[in-house]
Parts: sequence; C-alpha cells; structure tokens
Amino acid sequence: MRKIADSTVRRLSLYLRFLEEFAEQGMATISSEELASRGGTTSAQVRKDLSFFGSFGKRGLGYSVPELLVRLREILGLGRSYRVAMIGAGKIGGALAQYRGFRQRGFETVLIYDRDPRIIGTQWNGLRVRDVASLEEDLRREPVDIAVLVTPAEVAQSVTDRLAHLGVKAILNFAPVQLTVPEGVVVKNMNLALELEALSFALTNR
Amino acid sequence: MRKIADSTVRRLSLYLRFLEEFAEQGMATISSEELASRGGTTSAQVRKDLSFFGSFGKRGLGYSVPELLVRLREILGLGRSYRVAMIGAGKIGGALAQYRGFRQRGFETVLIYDRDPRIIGTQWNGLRVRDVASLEEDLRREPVDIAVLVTPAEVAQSVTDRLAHLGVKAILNFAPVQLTVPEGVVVKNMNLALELEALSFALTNR
DNA sequence: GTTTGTGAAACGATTCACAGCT
DNA sequence: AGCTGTGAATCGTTTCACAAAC
Repeated sequence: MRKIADSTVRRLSLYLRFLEEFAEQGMATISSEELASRGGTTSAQVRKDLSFFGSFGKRGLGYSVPELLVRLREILGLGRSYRVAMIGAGKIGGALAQYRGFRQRGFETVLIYDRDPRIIGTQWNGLRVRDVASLEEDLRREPVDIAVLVTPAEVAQSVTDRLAHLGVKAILNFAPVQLTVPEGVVVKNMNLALELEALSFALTNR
Repeated sequence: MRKIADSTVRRLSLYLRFLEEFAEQGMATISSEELASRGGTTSAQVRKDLSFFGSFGKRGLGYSVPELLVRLREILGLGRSYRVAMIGAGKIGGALAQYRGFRQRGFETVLIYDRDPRIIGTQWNGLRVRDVASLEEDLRREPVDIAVLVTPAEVAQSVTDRLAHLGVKAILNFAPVQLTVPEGVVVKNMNLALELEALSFALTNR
C-alpha cells in the first residue's frame, strides 16, 4: 500500500471517534465540512484523507454515517481484536491494564509482567502479574500482537530487543527513551516528559 | 519569536535527554552527527534545529556538551519550575501524580482534584485530593502554570473552559476528546486510543 | 582536515479550486 | 444547487551542499 502519512492516520482515528458520536445522535449522513469543523481541520483535508482509501461519499449529499464508520474501522484494522502484553506493572502499567477504553476498542491485555518480586503474583484486573523472565516461554506459547512498554528507561531497550526477537511487530512505548527496532517493527511513543517540555516551551516563547 | 515547528521542539527535547546522558559519561564536546545518530535523525537536521535559536557550536569541533545543555534548557524554558494541577485522581491521574520524573524535571504537582466523594480526601503522594468544585477558589488563591486533564471524556471540555477562564495557559490532555480552547492556551494531547489505532493501522497495512 | 551554519533544492503535506456526480 | 474527489498550487519541513571558522 502506498505510504500514508502519520498525520493522516491520526486524523482518521479522530474522524472515527466523531462519527461514533454522530451515529449515537442518529445522524444518517454527514458532510466533509461538518466532520472537519468538529475536528479542527478543513473539509478539503477530510476529503483528501479519505480519498487515499477510496471514494465513500455521494456528491451533493455527503457521507453515510454508518457506512463511513464501517469503512474507517476497516481501514484502521479495527475489525478484529488485538492481544496486548503489558510490560511493567507499576503504577502506570497497572492503571493502563485496568483502563476500560482499552478493551472496549478491541485491545485486550492478556499478559502483564514485572521484574519486582514484590509485584509478581499480584493481580491487576484479574490478571496475575508474571515474571518478565518468562517472557520468552509465554510469548512462544501464546503470541501477542502489541506490547505496551511501561518499564524503567534503563531496561526499555533490552526488553524491546527480546520482544522484537519474539516476533512482536508493534510497541507502544511509555519509557522516555528512543527505541531502536528492526525493520518491520512499529513503535509509537507516549513520552510524558516530552509533552510537558513542549508546554514549557510554548509558555516560554510568546 | 518566529514560529518554531512542533517537530523541532520535540527533537530539542530529545537532544536534551541525549546530552544529559553524554554529560554523565563525561563527554566534553559532541558533533551534530553524534547527536543525530543517537536520535535517529540527520546531522543537518540537528544543526538546522539549533540554528533557529543561535549558533552554539564551533566549526571543526562540534558543540560543548555542558554549554549546549544550558542553552537547550533555556530554550525549552526549563530553568524554572512549573506548578501543575492534576484534574482527575483515578488510576491514571494518581499514577501520574506519583511519577518521579515529573517533579525531577521541574514539574511539581501541587493540586489534585476529583469529583467522586469516595476519592476526595484520599492522599496521593502526600497530596490530599480536593473536590473539583473548589477549583475556582483554589486556583485564584494559588494559580498553576499547567493543568493535566485526566477526567472522563464527557467532562473534559467543561473543565477546560473553567481552567481557561482561570487563566491556565497550558493543558496536557489525556481525555480522548478534541478540546476547544481560547487563543493563547496551548493543549498537548496524550491520546492512548489514537496511538493504539495507529499501531493497528500499521499492523494491518503492509 | 573537520564540522558548523545556512541558503538553495527537494520533498511532503495542506489548501485551493473546479469538474463531475447526485 | 450541493458536495465530493482530485489535480494543481501553495506552504512548510527536511535534506543537500558548500563557504566559513577552527
């Protein structure tokens, strides 16, 4: 498939969220303009974003809300569920494992790990925290699609190497480090410090 | 100041992190090439990024690590500390309030709020959870620089309106909604669902 | 000889504007 | 008449390449 910009994919996710709202309100069709104004972008942008994947609208009319919902879910690959391993069961890892919206959208945490013997064996959301030492054994038996990294910075890269070696193709990284991964593995970063510093920059420069 | 791209600011944060590592290792100077390879970018990009703010290097030599550290901290506005209010003391809000790296970098959570009477009054990290109803009263007495929004999606916009009205100029938003803010207020989004869907897209399309 | 700083070139993303459907 | 789909134009970012400094 032709290369799609990251920014486009992010907007598609937003459109999906808005469409769900519109569908709840029983709206049957929607114009690119309405979708755009809801998301702080332009109608041309909406149409261009969608055009990469086909023509889903009707000229003079707009888009069918239910149809576009289906199409967007398809495009984003949300027609299935994903098995997720949480690596790190500290405060944030645990909180994420319990997060509702996670499972609701088809991302099911099936394994959760930690290194700390005091944490191993405890339960998060009915899921027993396993020793990260058994990562290889476990993932070979029951592979996961996505790993969420919530480890200390120091071990993030070595865990990543192990995950990549086990065939994990997608990593959501909360550790404040720049991960190196082999070709074919995707990483998305959630870097709290980075965003705070961007706010600091914005507050400073004006 | 001339408009600086978001991507540039994000990279500056990364450079800062790498420089801290290099400084710890006792490295005295560094070339744009070394900095670039550490962060997965190019030397030209590093030089261009820095050039927006001045010329900090020495031709033929590179950059002084300690000097560039100071300059980057200055540029990013990290020479001071920031007062942060956490809005939402659920699992994630609480976990964030306890997060070490937060305070270490000068972002100090001084207030934490919730709406739930079962949570109000409990302690997170020695900080008593306050009733979000007292937001106006509290922030007028002791203003904050940054608010971290960890509320349910439904109330995120109304809380944002109250924060903006109270003069809060920077918001880190974890709620999965697109916030509308008045001119002069900056929002950075940490949208977990969005990133997971981006991973889903990447896994689907190849 | 090495590495910066920076115009110029190349690239990529967004916006414009309008022909083509409904 | 209204709104989409899309080439063309515009705008912004990244990369190139080289003169200037050390």
